[in-house]
Amino acid sequence: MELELPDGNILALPDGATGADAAAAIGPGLARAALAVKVDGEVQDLARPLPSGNQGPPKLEIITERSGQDALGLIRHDAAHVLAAAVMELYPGVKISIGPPIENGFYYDFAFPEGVSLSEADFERIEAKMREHIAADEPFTREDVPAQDALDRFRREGQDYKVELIEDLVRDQAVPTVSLYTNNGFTDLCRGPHAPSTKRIKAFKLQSVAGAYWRGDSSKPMLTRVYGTAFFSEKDLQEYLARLEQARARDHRRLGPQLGLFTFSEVSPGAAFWLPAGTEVFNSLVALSREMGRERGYVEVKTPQIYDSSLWRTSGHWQKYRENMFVTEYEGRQMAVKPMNCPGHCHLYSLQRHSYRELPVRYWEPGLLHRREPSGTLHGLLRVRHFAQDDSHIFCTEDQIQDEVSGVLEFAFATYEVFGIDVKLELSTRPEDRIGAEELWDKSETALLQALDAHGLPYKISEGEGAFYGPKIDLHMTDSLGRSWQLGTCQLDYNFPERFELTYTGPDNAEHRPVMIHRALMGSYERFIGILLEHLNGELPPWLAPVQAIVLPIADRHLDYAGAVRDRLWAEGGRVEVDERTESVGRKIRDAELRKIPYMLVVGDREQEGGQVSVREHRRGDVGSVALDEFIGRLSEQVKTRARI
RNA sequence: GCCGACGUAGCUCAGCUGGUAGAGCACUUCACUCGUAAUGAAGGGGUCCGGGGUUCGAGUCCCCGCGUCGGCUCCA
Repeated sequence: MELELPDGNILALPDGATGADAAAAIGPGLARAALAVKVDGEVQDLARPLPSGNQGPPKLEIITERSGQDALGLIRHDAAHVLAAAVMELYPGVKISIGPPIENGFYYDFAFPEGVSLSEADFERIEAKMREHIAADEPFTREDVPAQDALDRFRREGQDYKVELIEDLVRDQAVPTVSLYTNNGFTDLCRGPHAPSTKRIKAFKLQSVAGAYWRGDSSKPMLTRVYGTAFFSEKDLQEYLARLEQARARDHRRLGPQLGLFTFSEVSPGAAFWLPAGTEVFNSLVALSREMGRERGYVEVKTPQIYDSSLWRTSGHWQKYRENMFVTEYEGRQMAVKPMNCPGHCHLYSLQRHSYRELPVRYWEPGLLHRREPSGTLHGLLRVRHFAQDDSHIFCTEDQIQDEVSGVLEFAFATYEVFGIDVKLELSTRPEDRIGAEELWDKSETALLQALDAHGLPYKISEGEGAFYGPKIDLHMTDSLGRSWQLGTCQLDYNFPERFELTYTGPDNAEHRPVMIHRALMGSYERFIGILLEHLNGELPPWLAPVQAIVLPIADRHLDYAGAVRDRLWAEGGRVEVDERTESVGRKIRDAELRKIPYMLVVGDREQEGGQVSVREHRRGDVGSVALDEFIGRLSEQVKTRARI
C-alpha cells in the first residue's frame, strides 16, 4: 500500500500496516514521538491498520505533541478516561456517561449513587489516583465488539447510560459493532482515538464540578460534570492557568465597580445600578445609536412599559413567553411589563394609517425591558433581568426586504467598526415551538439566506434556534473567558403583521400586509458595555470615557490654574476633573492610571506661565507639553471622530 | 429553574479543631507643597447575608431562605 506524506513524498508499506508501522518506517524518533495518525483528515490510533485508498494514496500525517489541537485533543480525551477510571475506583457504584475533549480541556459526566456528591475539595484525591494511572503508563487498547456483547457487558455492570447510548446507536444508525477502549481495568464505550498510553498526559488539572443534564435535556437527570484540562508540559499548563487568571482581571464584573461604572445589589437581582460614570458611558452609546440611526432613516419613538394582556395575547407572548414576563394585576385587569418592544411598536404602527409611500417605516426605541430570567442564568451585565435594547422594528413591503436586511447588516458592521469588535454571524431557523404558517417561515428563511449570500459573509446555520415568530441572523462575540454571547440580531417576521392585522395602502388603493424586521445591533446596552469593557480591558477611548481628562496640579498654588483648565475644557464639552487632593504628583498619576483615564494633564509653574498643559496619556506616559488650545483641539477631534486610539 | 461552591468593614482578604472580630487599600483629620504609577501620622467604620436550631457560649456546627460564582437548561 502507498500513502502520501505532507511533504508530497509517497510512503510504501506492506498491506495491513498500522499507523505505528508508518511512523517507524519514516524514522525511529518519529516512532517514539507518534501519538496517532491522521489519514485523509481523520485521526486514528497508531495500532489500527491503515486504510488503502480507493482513488490514489491516502494522505498520511503523523500526530505528535507538536500537532497542536489534534494532539491536545488526544491526551485530553485520554485524561477524561483516566479521570473516569479514578472516579470509578474511588466511588464504587458510580455510573459513567460521556467524557469528550473540548475546546480547552475535557470533561466527564458521572451519576453518583444516592447521597454521594462531589466537590472541588475531592479533586486532590482524584488527581492523585489519576497520577497513579499515568505513572503506570497503561496502554489504551481498542476492541471492536458486536453491539449486543457490549450491551450485555454494560447491563451486567449496571452502566445504564452506556446501555442507553448503545441502544441509540443500534436504533438510529444500525451499527453492528461498537468500539471499547481499555486502560488497565477500565473499559469505556468510546469512538476513540486515543494516544498509545496514559503516560503521554504530561500535565493535567481538574478545574471545576458542575451539574449537567443527561444529554443536555432539562427533563432528564442531572449528572455531575468534572471539568479539567491537560497539556504536554507543566509549563504549558501553568501558562494556560495564568492566562485564565489574567482574563479574570478583565472581567467586566470586576472592572465595572472598580472604575465606578455600575454595581449590583441584592434588592434587585439581575439589574445594574448605574453610577454617574457608567450612566455617562451608557448615554454615549445610546447617542451613537441615535446618531447612526438618524443617518439611516430611523425614527425614534417611545412606547409604554406595561400593557394589558390582550396585547400579549395578540402577539403570542401570553402563550409562548409568559413564564419570562413580569405579570401584575390591578382593577381586575391582567397587565404585563414588556419583555420586548415589538408588540408595542406593532400596536403603534396600527394606530395610524400608512401609505406605501411612507414605507419602510423604521421605528427605533432604546426601550427598557424586563424579563423574568431564571436566577441561575444571571451573569453580571451579560445576562440581566432589566435592560435596554437598541431596538428597531422596520415595517416594509416584501420587495423591500432584501434592501432592508442588507441595510441592517451594513448598519451592524458600521457599529462594530466603531469599537473594533469582530462578530460571528449565525442564521437561526424555525424552532419547534413557533407561531405562523409554514410558507411564511419558508419565505422568511429564504429572504435572510439571500441577504447573507448577497453580502458574501461567512455564517453558521443553527437549525431550530429562531425566535418563536421568525428566523433570525444573530451576531455573536466572545467575552474575556471565551464564552460566546449574542449581541445583535436581525429577525424577519411575517407573523406579527398578520396577528396585529397591520396594513398599508398600496398604489392600487388596496390594503396590503407589510413585513416586519426586528433588529438590535448592540443588542442590549448592558451586555454590550460588559463585552466592550472586557474587549478594551476597561480602557475606554476618549469619546466614551466618563472622565476624558484629569487635571493634576503639582502643588496647591496651581489649583487656580487647574480649575481654569477644567472650566475651559468643560465649556468645550469635555468631561474633565481636577485632582484637588494635597497628594504627590506620583500619587495623583497612579490613581488616574488605575482609573484608566485617557489623559492626565499635569500643571505646575511652567504650564501656568505658558498657558500649557503637560499631557500624559494612559499607559503611554508623558507625551510633552502643549498649549491648552491645542490639547482641546486634539481631544475634540478624537471625540468627534470617535477615535479608537 | 437544576447541580456544586462561596457570602467577614466601601474593596481585596485573614480569622486553626466553637471562647463575644483583624490586615492592606479606600475614607476623615493633621503635617508635608511635592514634576510623571503609592509622603507620613492619627482616627472613624462591622446586625460576621437573613431567619431558625444545637451549645454555658456560634463568624466558626446543623437546617431553611436570599444573593453571588462555576457549569447545565434557557436567552439580548
